Amino acid sequence: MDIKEKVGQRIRELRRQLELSQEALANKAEVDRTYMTDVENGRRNISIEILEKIIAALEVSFAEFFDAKSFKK
Amino acid sequence: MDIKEKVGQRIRELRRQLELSQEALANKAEVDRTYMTDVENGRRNISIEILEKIIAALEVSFAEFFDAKSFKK
DNA sequence: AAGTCAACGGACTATAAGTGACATAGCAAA
DNA sequence: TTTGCTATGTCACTTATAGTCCGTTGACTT
Repeated sequence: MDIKEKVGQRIRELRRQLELSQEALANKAEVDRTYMTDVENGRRNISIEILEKIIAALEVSFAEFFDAKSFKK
Repeated sequence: MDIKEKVGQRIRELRRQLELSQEALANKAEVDRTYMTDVENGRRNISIEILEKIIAALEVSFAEFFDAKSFKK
């Protein structure tokens, strides 16, 4: 699984924990709904600034976001 | 400090631990030498795939890269 | 002097960001 | 059944910018 897919899955995981729809999270992060779909499905090579907005909307830190099994060696 | 600067500083910190020049790290990560300068100085909104290459060249995982004080809440 | 390293600039190409239109599926009334 | 609402997915496209490649400069070292 490539990094885009790993990031997408982690976003989906955390979004579901918050019980938000893609659209609700997209609005919170100030990105387009269809863009959020693409990101979750690993189709976007997201930049660090956009990722920052999404991570903030997920209410975690970068450290917490990447503190998941798939991001460890 | 914005996220681009934090990433740049973390890259610089880890690069120095490996005692690599910017150019040596750039070559190892297969990115442009001038791009590496910009990234370290917080002037580039880096994509996740390029960041992945740099992190790999730094011989750490994503989790380790972001396990630093500046990336925690 | 000659080499190494980091920073910076301009011009260029590749690709990410952002959006609109439409499709699909589930689910709940009427 | 059909109507309507919610949620998600996909395609095609333009605009903005990520990333490369050429070069120069200044500080420091041998």
